[in-house]
Amino acid sequence: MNAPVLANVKCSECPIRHRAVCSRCDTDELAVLEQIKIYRNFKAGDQVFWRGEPMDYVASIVSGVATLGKTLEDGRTQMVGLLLPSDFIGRPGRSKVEFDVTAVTDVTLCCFERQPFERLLVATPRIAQRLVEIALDELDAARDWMLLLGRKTAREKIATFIDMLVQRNSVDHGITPALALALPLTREEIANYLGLTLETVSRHLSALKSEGVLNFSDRRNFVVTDLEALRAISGDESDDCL
Amino acid sequence: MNAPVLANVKCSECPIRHRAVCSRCDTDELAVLEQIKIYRNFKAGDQVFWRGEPMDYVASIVSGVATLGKTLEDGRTQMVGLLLPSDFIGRPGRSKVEFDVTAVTDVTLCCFERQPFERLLVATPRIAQRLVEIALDELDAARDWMLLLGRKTAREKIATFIDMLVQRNSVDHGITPALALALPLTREEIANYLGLTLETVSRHLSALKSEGVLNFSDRRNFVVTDLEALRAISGDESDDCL
DNA sequence: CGATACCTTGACCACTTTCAACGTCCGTGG
DNA sequence: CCACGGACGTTGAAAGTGGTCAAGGTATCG
Repeated sequence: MNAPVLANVKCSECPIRHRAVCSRCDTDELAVLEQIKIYRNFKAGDQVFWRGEPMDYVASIVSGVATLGKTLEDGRTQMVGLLLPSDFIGRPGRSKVEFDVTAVTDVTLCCFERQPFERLLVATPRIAQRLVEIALDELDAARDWMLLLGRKTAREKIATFIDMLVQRNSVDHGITPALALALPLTREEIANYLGLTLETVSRHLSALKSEGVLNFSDRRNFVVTDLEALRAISGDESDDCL
Repeated sequence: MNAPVLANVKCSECPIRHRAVCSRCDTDELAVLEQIKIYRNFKAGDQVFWRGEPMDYVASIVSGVATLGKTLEDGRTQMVGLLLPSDFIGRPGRSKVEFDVTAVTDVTLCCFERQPFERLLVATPRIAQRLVEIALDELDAARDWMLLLGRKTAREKIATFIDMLVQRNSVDHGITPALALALPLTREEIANYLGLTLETVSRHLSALKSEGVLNFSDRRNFVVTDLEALRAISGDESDDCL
């Protein structure tokens, strides 16, 4: 919470201007947000929120990657969300977080104090509407993940995970799927996301590598060498076409 | 979709009046809803929506139990939600469902056509606000379930499941936890909810019974005989007190 | 260059699944 | 009213997947 407060970028030049909670706002509405926003920076590994802690501000991720995690008494943890730029943290009407929010890489947040933000929600339907959309998107994602956690094998989980990274990368980089991925998560973090152990993750990644489905030397940088095979392995409906 | 259309109950006498999406409405707003709502009935086992199908209405559950389910190509299925009276089906701005909705018992729905309902949302902030709350509650529930699916053992899953039923029963019946539960799900449906097989569910229920934690003779009616033990087994934070 | 954190691989073990048989409940029809 | 059939549930034995424990390897940062 003692994260350094950076000079704000102007909303009109903000990299997430057209995707975040403010995406539907007109110039006037943006001016209001501009006045109450504060940038905060976190370093890789910093805790952004602690579970059960009062949450006095809400935020959008401007850059970096953060995770939502839940932990059992004995230390078993499960990641319940992966936050990427333009994702939103916090919910109106709730003062407490139900999970830990952790910065995986260095992270910049665009923060609004909770109460002024809630007042703004009432006055600015466009923000409220966008927030509903965001919540419903998260809900869909959570449910897909439930299917993965409950019913997929380790191999399928890992293939699905990589495929998901490819897909979201495509959104950023245009139509052609960018098959080179920079993956900021450790094996253990991947395991916590997939409901596996780090050893199992390592084993199956090695297997996929030796099968020629993907490649990596460095531990951060992956290249998908056979996207079709990857998708076949992931176990999702093959032709869920439109 | 060809469910019989029943005579509507008046909103003012509706059993879910104070919990559903309409709970914040005043008399005037209720009158508007009253005009566009239609009751539909489904029999146990009926499919309410099919995955991928256009969803031309949204609805609240008036009575009965329904499930949200996702299925992999090879037939593995995972339940991603359990819908009880006052729960809401559908989302504004989405025309397609991403999962199957199935009636587990006989179900009565209070339906609104999607487009008029969406117009109403814009005009009636109280409904929109309540809908955001509902979506965020579902999101929290989904994330708790992700922890369960990803990290809990079969035994813990089942204890958590029973405990959840006790808790939601208490909400209906007052402060004293009602320890007798009518459970309308088969072993297989429980298994699909918990990411297990029906045999594993059966085995662990038997184990809990022989340990004196719960009791059942009939397959529908459970009695929790040792709530404290049940909670200890469920693996959640023991004292997550305020 | 060394320390530390991260990753890989192997051997073994435990839990859940799978396969199978049998039992019980309940509705239907003889 | 009882007999049958089908759906649902229980229990056992065997198999398999992923977890655990352990050792050694590799990147990365001071």
